[in-house]
Amino acid sequence: MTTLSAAAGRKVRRATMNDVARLAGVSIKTVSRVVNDEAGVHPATAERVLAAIDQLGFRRNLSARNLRRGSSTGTVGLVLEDVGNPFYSGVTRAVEEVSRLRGRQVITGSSDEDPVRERELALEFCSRRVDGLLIVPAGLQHGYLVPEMRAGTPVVFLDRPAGDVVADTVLVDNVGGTTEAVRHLASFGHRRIAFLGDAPDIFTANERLRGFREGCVRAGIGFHESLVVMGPHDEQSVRKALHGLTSGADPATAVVTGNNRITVHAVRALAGAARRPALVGFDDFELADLLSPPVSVIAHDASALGKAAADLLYARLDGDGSPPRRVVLPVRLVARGSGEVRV
Amino acid sequence: MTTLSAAAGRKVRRATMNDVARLAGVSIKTVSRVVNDEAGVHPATAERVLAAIDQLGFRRNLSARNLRRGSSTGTVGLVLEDVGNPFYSGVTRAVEEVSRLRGRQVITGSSDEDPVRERELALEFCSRRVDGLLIVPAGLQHGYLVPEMRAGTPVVFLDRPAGDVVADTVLVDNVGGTTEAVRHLASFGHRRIAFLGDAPDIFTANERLRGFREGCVRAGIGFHESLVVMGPHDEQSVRKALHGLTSGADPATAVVTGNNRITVHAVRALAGAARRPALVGFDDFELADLLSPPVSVIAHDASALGKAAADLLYARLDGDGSPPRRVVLPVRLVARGSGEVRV
DNA sequence: CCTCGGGTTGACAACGCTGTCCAAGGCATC
DNA sequence: GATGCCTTGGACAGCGTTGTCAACCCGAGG
Repeated sequence: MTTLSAAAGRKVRRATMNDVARLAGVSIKTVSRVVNDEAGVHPATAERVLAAIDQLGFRRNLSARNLRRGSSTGTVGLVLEDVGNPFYSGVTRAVEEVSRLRGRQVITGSSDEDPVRERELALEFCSRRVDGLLIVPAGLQHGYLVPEMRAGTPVVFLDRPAGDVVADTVLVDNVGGTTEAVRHLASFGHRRIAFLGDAPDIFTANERLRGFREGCVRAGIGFHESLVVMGPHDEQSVRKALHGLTSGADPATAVVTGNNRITVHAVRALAGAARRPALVGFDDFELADLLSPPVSVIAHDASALGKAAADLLYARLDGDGSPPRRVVLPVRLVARGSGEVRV
Repeated sequence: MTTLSAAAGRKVRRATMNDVARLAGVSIKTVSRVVNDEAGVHPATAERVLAAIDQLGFRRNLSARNLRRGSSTGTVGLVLEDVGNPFYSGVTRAVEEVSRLRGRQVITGSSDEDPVRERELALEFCSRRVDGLLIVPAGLQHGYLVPEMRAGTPVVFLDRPAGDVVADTVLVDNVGGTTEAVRHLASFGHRRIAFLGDAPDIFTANERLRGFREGCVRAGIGFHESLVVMGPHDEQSVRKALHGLTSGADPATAVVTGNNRITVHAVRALAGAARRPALVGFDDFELADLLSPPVSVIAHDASALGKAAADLLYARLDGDGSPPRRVVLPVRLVARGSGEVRV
């Protein structure tokens, strides 16, 4: 058991190759050769150098190395909305996984949907000379990235497209998802279907609304503004909205919720209700199958999203110079019970 | 709308201060002054420099800056088990939050409980000269960190203590948690209480087992080896273990589960069962209140853990040289129903 | 006219490392 | 004994930046 209280936290100059060289009685270049496993060092010399390294606790300074070699910093930046959100932590994990195979480290930052913060993070990462950027856009203006992209830093947007630059983007099939949800509900006889979505200035929310409308039209049940409530949703407002939609003269008999937070709030709000509307939520979530009734969802895969984006980024780093791509990942309906209720 | 397909991904030399200086017709030092908002530059000159910066898309190279100034790299390293796990993503978020206020970036990596990987990550971070390290230990040997700590890199261990170095550590009250769980169940008349825990070589699993035993002894119901099943637990093995424990001649009437994964598996296994034992799980999880019955848990706060650890780390960076501290965060029983069942 | 001082600006070295190039010495060959 | 090759080691420059220090310009004051 080693005690290090005295040393820990104290600011001490770290040993450099120079220190090692002096101690081992060789030139700094020889130390460099040993550290980098280069050939041409006499075993006995190498031995001495290694001993000195050990004694001084030397560790090569990667910043200096990369600066000198003009090579990659071995890092990629990931800007997302909130690592604490299970969806994004799944994305993070996938990006980490791909990066590990490519020998790179991931620097993350949460923007909290704040475009200013997103920009700060992305530019900070650029100053650190990340090899590439993965961004879940918070805002709609990404002109600030133009110099970076022009300078050769590949950028891939995840989950939402960038506002005003054309770049690689990986999305999920938002429109197809809600269209399918409506088709599904309509197939059980529902004709009054409501939609609870996030604020329409968020890309995904808007797309899902579009898909909802499309689904209504295709199902021949018409699209009614009065059955749509968009906006930021806390538990209270979801409760109120649901109450309004499912009561009155011509109530909705089914509800589509626009993301996992809203779905969970809806489930809570409906927990005690006497008459429950059929429910299909966008985004899968853990334990959805254990609720009563189990919640049917439009599922998409955070890992797949992260992996696809990372793969795209690394392809660019490998020299892929083809035009920007837009990848749309499929979604699938997972029927668990809450959506399979006849009128 | 800007199209950048041609430039993106291509390896291009980034503009340096030298390039800016040449374009603006000033010396490199003047550029440096402008970039750093130093006083003493004529407004007209500054103007020219800024124009050149803009034209070239120059962005200061932080690696070079830090190298020259010998100052902090403005990064901290966070090694955890798996960012994808909601518990750790909560920790990550909290660390990010504290770091943001301190103007630092967070580099993360998942060890997947592999001591080798943990070591690789931690040492890689040290090579990058992170200002400090936060580690959820995967293994029991941390001697490899001694040179780093001696060199002045503060290290804080989270969730589990380090194996063989004395260093700052932030834990949750594992023993107190399971002791309380047993007391609670015993107060409802249970005398045959089972424990399903993770492999006992994991610190938290072992501590929780200790607390369980302690609780049994205090409650005067005795500790029975036969009511304990430890080991890595997938859904299948939890199902089997539960079946064995709750059937037979003298079945357990209550179960304590050792972590959130096991709890969830148990809930799934018991979903269809005719006779359900009372259940208290360690770790809170989302939607626990919406299951039927709602799951009672020993809750502790991932954010609090991350924040406490980060605060401790930053205190060290601020020069706190006091002896290593061990912080134990409290847990609390959240009674929701599954644990409040009489025999 | 010269000096002085403040406001601007630049030359240069150095941070820790690696690529290039050269030197010294040992050995075999002619 | 001279020559050339190979092995081993080192001197030096430079990556992009900033700290130090000195030079320069200009108007005010003597």
